[in-house]
This record gives sequence, C-alpha cells and structure tokens, in this order.
Amino acid sequence: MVVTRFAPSPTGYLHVGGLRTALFSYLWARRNNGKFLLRIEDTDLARNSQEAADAILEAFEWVGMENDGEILYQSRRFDLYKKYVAKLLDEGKAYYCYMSKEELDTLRETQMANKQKPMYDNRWRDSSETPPAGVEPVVRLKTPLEGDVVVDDGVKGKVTFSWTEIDDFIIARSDGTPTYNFVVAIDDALCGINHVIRGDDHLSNTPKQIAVYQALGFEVPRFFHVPMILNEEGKKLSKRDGAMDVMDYKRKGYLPQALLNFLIRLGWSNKDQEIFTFDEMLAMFDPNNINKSASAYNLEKLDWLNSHYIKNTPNETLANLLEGHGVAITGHDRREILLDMAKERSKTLMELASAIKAIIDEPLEYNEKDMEKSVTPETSAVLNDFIMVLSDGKERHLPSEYQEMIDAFVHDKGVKMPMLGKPLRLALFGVATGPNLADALAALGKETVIARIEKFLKQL
RNA sequence: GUCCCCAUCAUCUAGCGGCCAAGGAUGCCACCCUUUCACGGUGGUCACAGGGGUUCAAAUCCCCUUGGGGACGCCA
Repeated sequence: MVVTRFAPSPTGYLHVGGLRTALFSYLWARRNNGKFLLRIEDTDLARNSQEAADAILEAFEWVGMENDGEILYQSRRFDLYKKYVAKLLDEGKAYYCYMSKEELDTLRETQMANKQKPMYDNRWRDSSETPPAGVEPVVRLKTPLEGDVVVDDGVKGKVTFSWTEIDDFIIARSDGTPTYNFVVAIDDALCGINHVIRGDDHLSNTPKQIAVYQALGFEVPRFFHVPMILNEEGKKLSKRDGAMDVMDYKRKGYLPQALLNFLIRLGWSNKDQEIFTFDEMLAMFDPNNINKSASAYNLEKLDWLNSHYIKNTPNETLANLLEGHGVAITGHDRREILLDMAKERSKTLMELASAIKAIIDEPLEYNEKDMEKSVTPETSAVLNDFIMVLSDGKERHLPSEYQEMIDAFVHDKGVKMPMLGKPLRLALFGVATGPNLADALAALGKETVIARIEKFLKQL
C-alpha cells in the first residue's frame, strides 16, 4: 500500500509550492488506494502557532483535499522521541556534545575562511573529557565516517553523497526538544510512509535522515524530490512576489480546480494535455515522471485556466460563489441570463462580479470619450423611438424576444446598428462597450431600461 | 567556499538515438465571426546555453565550460 504525507511546519499560511507537493502526494496515494497523511511539524515551539496550523488546514479544505486518519502534531509526541534519543545514547549511536553555540560559530567561520564546508568537528564523539559544568548538552547522532550514501530518488535518479560530507548533526537540543531531521525520519517510519514526495530543497538533508533510519533499523522510504517553483522572473519565490498564500487565490476569485490544474502542470505533464479534471489527475498522475528542473509560474496561464473553469461552472454554483464577492443575484431566469453573458468574459470571480455589477448597477456617469464618439445629432431621436417601441405593450422576457425587437427596430427605422447600439450601451452601462444588448435588455427588464435611457437623454 | 541538483520557444512543456529543417499550450500579432467589448475559429511569431566527444545517425548518451538553483542551523 502506498502511504504518503504532507508535513508543513506551521509558521505561516499554506504556500502554493507546498500545495503542489501536497497535491502530488495526495494524488499518488489516492491513485493507489493508499493513504495520504497530514503531519504538523511543530518541534520548534518558539516559531509555531496554532493559527498557522489552522490556516493551512483551511486551505486544504478549500481545495478539497482530505487527509486520512488523525492529523499528527509532533509537539505532542516529544515523549516518544525522547525514548529514541535515549535508545541511541544507550547503544552508543549518539552522544552528548557540550560545545557552546559561540564555539560552533567560531568553528564555522574558520572553516569557511579555509574554503571548507562548515561542519561539526566530532570533538565530543568519542571524548573521554569531563563535561564542563553548567552546560546543557545537545545530543548528536554518530553518522558514518566513510563510504557513500546513495539516495535512489524517484525524480532525480541515483544521487550519491560521501558520508564525509555529513556531520554528526544534532538530534536533540539542549532543552531536550528533538530536531527536524530526527523526528521526520521517525514519524515517517512509524506511520508507515513509504513514498516521500517533497521539495528538492530537502535532497541534501536526505543523507542525514537515512542515517537516522539506519541507526534505528527502519526501512528507508522511496523519495521523490520535486523541483522548486520559481517566480515569473525565474528567481526564487518570496513574499515579494505576492499571492504566495493559497487563500489569496480564493480571495482573488480563482476556482480551486483551476489552481490545482495550474499547479499540476508545473513540473509534470501528460503528453500535450492541459486541462485535467480531478478524476483525470487521479487516473494519470505518477511521480515517476515529474520533471527534474525547476519551473517558473506564469499567472497568465492560471488566468486562462480559471476562465475555462468559470465558463464550465453551472450558474447556480457561480451565483453562490459570487456572494462571497459582494454580488447577490435574484431570480432564476435573471441569474441565467446575467451569468451566461458575463461568464464568457471573466477571468476571475472578481471580474465576474464586477461584470455583473456593471450591468445591474445604474451608471453614475457616462464615459466622456465614448460620448464624443458615439453620440450623434440623431441619437436623441433614435433613443426616443426605441422607448416608444419598448412601450408598445408586448410582453418580452427572453433575450431572443428582445433580439427580435432590436432587429425589427433597426429594419423599420432604417438605422444602422451602431447608431442604436453605442448610445444605448452608454445609457445602460455608462460606456459604449459591454455585453450583448438583447441579453442586457432581458436581464434589466423594460422599466429599468426605459428609466436609464430617459436619464441619459436628459444629459444630452 | 564545499557538496548536491538542473539546463528545449518570453513562460509551462512534448521529446526518452533515426518518425524533429523540434510538436502542444499560455502570451503576443494578424485575419475571420460580430451591434461594441469579450468569447470562439484560423494563421503567424518564438527554443534544443556553448564547446568537445561517442555513433552511419544526437535535442536525446558521455565530458568540460557557462549559467541558474538548493544544502551546509540547538529552522523545517
């Protein structure tokens, strides 16, 4: 059985890059009828917060990815980790180190100055020296002193490191709390996680974790190190690039499916396919064909995907979503007409909301440039005639009925369509561009249309 | 600095030794559709980082250079 996990540390919101690795892990587990676990890596008590953990969970809920089983909080498992530290100490596979932070800093500086890789020098590894008084020691793991480790990675292939590059790293801080590289291996092993899909910034930590697996006699899982996502300039993603928080995309009016579709195509592909339904992702995703190289994201493609999904979302669903963007639409028929015309031209729910508002809300002013270009000496007469026809007593509700009326009007009065269309749009929307007139007329209804035209006429 | 990873259009990518004078998508440009703006349709623009090998044949394999990125924490 395939068991994967996503293990964020609760120091902030859920990052889009994090969402992608979570998606990969989720898909792979589900595709294999396995399990997808969630674990909160909060061993560093000083930096974590429950709010951050909740924010991450909220993002998962929004995109609709459900984890299996209980969510594991590492901060609640300290007793367990301590037992393993004690065990390793007992077996002579780990040891106390009394070196101070200051001493360590000095050591690193010297090494850097000598063009060496900064590493702990093993001075307490087999020391018989008497420990200095008053120093709370850290616990370090004895890593192999020679030979190679190879990480057989599902995306990078076989990556070889020399053990001489891996120092005896700290597994327990002087306050007794365990560190990341230690607990990550323990929890992955204990939870039966056998496929670890994570960012490739963890690749060089992997030997350390393998050392833990080996020291504790655990089976090493299969690793998949996914390349980073870069910003639009191809540089490392940072807060300055904006919209790193998954929930920002919700706020900006993106649909979760669009975001997921966008993310899955970053670093992974299935031939030339661009659009993936969730079921297709489930059926096709395989971490073994994740790309090796980093990818820069471009929002224009996200916009394209989002507009695609908006067009294919039922109006009822859209109407509900729109309430979160300050637009309430009443009436079934009216909703259908409004949304049918507006969804074709909107890239985000925010745009959809403003497109609808632009129709529903009475214009407060008329665009000057459009007035100059579109208002002619005949305008007033044409619009008055139009009001007359609108008031002819015939019942009209459907866009098609209004279309017939417009066609007949243009024909009977012998005017060119733009002669009517441009000023009519100005009267209705305040600008000379906008949706199809028949649709707008049907959505607004006779009374509103006449009122807006009359108001417009007064200003001519 | 040391170690590790990566390298096809502006961007996401297809390609896994011959089918590639490199395909798709986004963007951009043009045209068509059209009562405007969009949508849609059609076409165009744009790439194998450089240099050496290997081979009858290389975008595909190997090496070097260059350029990116990551790790080197009592953060994760």
